[in-house]
Order: sequence, then structure tokens, then C-alpha cells
Amino acid sequence: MVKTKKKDTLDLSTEEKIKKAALNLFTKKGYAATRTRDISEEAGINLALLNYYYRSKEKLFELVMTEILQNFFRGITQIFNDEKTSLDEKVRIFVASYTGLLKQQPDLPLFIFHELRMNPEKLASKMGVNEVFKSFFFKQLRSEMHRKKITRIHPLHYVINMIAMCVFPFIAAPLLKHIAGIDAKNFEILIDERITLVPKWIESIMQTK
Amino acid sequence: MVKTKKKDTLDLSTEEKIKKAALNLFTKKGYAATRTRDISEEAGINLALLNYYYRSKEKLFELVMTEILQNFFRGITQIFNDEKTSLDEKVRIFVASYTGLLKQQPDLPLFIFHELRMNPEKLASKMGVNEVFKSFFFKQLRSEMHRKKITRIHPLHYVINMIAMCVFPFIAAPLLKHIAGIDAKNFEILIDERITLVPKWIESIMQTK
DNA sequence: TAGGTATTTAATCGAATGATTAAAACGTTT
DNA sequence: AAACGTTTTAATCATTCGATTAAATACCTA
Repeated sequence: MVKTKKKDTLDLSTEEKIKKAALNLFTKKGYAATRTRDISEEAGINLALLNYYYRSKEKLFELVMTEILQNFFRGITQIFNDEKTSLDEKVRIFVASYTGLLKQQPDLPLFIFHELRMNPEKLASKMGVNEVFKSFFFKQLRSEMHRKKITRIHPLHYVINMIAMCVFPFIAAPLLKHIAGIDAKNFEILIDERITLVPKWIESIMQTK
Repeated sequence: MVKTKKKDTLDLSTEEKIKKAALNLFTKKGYAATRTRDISEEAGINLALLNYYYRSKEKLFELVMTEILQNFFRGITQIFNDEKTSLDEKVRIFVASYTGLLKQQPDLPLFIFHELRMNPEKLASKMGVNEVFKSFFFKQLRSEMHRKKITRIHPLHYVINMIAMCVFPFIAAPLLKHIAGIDAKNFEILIDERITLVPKWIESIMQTK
């Protein structure tokens, strides 16, 4: 980010520490509720360094956001465009892959959807998912519909259901834990169960008349 | 809110205007991103009035939040505890009822889940949903499991799926519109389709082995 | 109408927060 | 070690934002 990097002495310090702290706090509390002083403290550096390396809070945010979005959606595109896997396989891989990702970063979905709602147009460009709907996955969906192997409805319904059943438990975790009276440990067990359950359910749904 | 109310001259002005504006902005932008000046402007009143009537931003927020949570979850409890309706009927009623509610207030879920994550313990008490898991709905679920009419898994799975398929489209609306390239009008059509589709899917899911 | 209470306004305060600056410390090269 | 650029620090600025105050206005009651 700064003029010249000393050498290619790839020290992941300061600059990276700031970005990591920023990612942590932004995803946890959102943009507005995160103070630059919080970030500097979490990163264990002086406040001025944040502005030295990233110019401003907003610039830092945009950088972090871009990385998050691209990383988050890159996976989908790859899975969906794999011409070697069947429809069912894609669903299984997607569910397993994204559940794993979300177990590591449970705050991500809520954060993404919140910021996406705040300025949709601005962020839409940053996620290279324009081609999702032209993916091989959708060709397969339409093909199966044509062969009457799955019920013919708007393909988006199936996508919504799939993502919803994966992502929603993480979005609603506090609520779900509360109403079911279970702790983090048991909640994780439940999540793990869903990795095998959700693909089965999706299959059922696709054949529901 | 203030000392004595003049008479019972029930003018819904000022005090109510502030609360309404607050609800609007809080749900749209979240607590941190909402400035008291925004609220006063939206309500068309002087900034000082906000503090005159509600003491502080936080007090106003808690009031609004309590009302939102109670209103939002009151419906669920009623539907779930109705001893006259069958399991399938409950699902149909829930889906129709909550889709209708969310069509009117699409920002609500994201807001609730975000604030719920920020301070789970504080808000948990405010939503009278502790008894959801002891509801008649769950008795019916367990009963049907025992009769082998539906597959025996943790009942929470079914609840998650049901809520997820209703709520998620609203949470992810900007994303979904973008990747599917559809406008608000067509998105609403899709949502309306789901009112009849989701209950069918839930039935299928409950019988998936 | 007079007196009192409730409501509203304009002006301002103090703390919090994003950002900047000037100087110090560090490291590398010559 | 001298000179130079990079990195870090402490102190400070300017603005925003929540909150308060004192005075003005509207409203009701006697």
C-alpha cells in the first residue's frame, strides 16, 4: 500500500496486522460500530499507522470488503462451473465446503448481507458473481428440468433454498441457541448433521411436485 | 414517556413521530450508523425533542427494539400453540403469515439478527420465545416422529429450514436480485410463489429419510 | 384573561472519533 | 559511522455526535 516495500522481505507485520484486525472487527460489529482506535488496539499498533498505511478508515474498509467478497464468491463460481460433477455432487460439495467456511467465520454472512443492503450498487461490482447465472450449474438445472428429472420452477428457488439452509443457521445462531436451549458445542453438532442432511433435502425438494 | 400526559388527548404526534422515524432508520441502517440528527430530521422535529421524550438514543433504541421483538415473535407463539391446527396447517399459516409481514418490513430480519448478535443476552429476555420449544407445535412434531409419519431428527432442523426458507430471501434480496438479474417486481412474484411452494417442500423434507 | 404546565426552539457543551503533523527510532546502504 | 529513506510514536486538530440548557411558544384551566 505504501510507496516501496523495503525489499521483498515478506514480513506479514504491521500492514497485515492492521488488515487482519480490521477484518475481525468489521465483520463482528459492522463498519459504523467499528472505531479506528479499536482496530489499532486490536492490531497492537499506533493509531496513526492505520492512516499511514491505508489513508482512511473507508479506504481500509473497501479493501477488506473487496477481498472478503471476492474470496467468498470465488468458491461458488468454481464449484458451479465444474463440468465434471453432477448436479447432486455440486450440491453436496457446495454444502460441505460452505459449511466448513462458515464454521471458521460465522460472522461473515450477516456482515456481507448487511453491507450489501447499505450500498448494493457499490458492492455488486466487487463480487464477480455476475456469471453465476450463466454457470454450468444452471445449464444442468435446466437440462434436468427438461428431462423432467426435477420439477420445473424458477431455478433461483433452488439456489435460495440451498444457500438458505446452509447460511441461515449461522445468521440466526444466537436466536436458535436461545430458543432451543443448547450451547455452542451442541449447536456445532447440529451444524455438522446438516452437512449430510441438507443435500438430501435439496434432492427431495427438487422432486416435489 | 414524559411526566404527565396533558390529558388523554391522544395525539399521535411528536412522540409517536419520533418513534416511527427511529424504527425506520434503526432497522434500515442499524443502531451505530443511525444518528440522532437523522431521526429528528426524518421525524421533522427538533433534535432536542428526542432527548426530551426519550432521554437518550439508547433508551429510544431499547424501547423500539423491545416492541419490534415482541411483535415479531408474538405471532409465532400464537401460531405454534394453536391446538386446533395440524402440523401441515401450522406450516402453511406460518409461511403465509410471515412472508406477508416481511413483505411489509423487509429490513427487519437482518436488523434483528444483527442486533441479536451484538448483545445476545440482553435481547434474549425481550423476546418472549422461551416457550417456543415447549409449544404445541413441538408436541405435534415429536408425536409424528413417534408415529413414523416424519423422519426422526432434532426438531430444530425443521424449524431452521422453515424459517430459513421464509426469511432468507429477504435477507439476501440485493444479492439474489443481482445474480439473477431481476427487478423488484419480479422478485416479489418469486416471493409470492414461495408462499405455496415452501410448505410443500417442508412436507417433503420431513419425510426424507 | 391570568397563571401555570407542556411543548418546542436555538444555541451550545463535552466527549468521541477520524485524521494529521512533526519529530523520533529504526534499518539499510555506502 | 554518516546519510538516507522507511517506520513508528506522541501530541494535537477538526469535526461529528449525543446531550443539555435556557428561553420562547403553545395550550389548558380556573
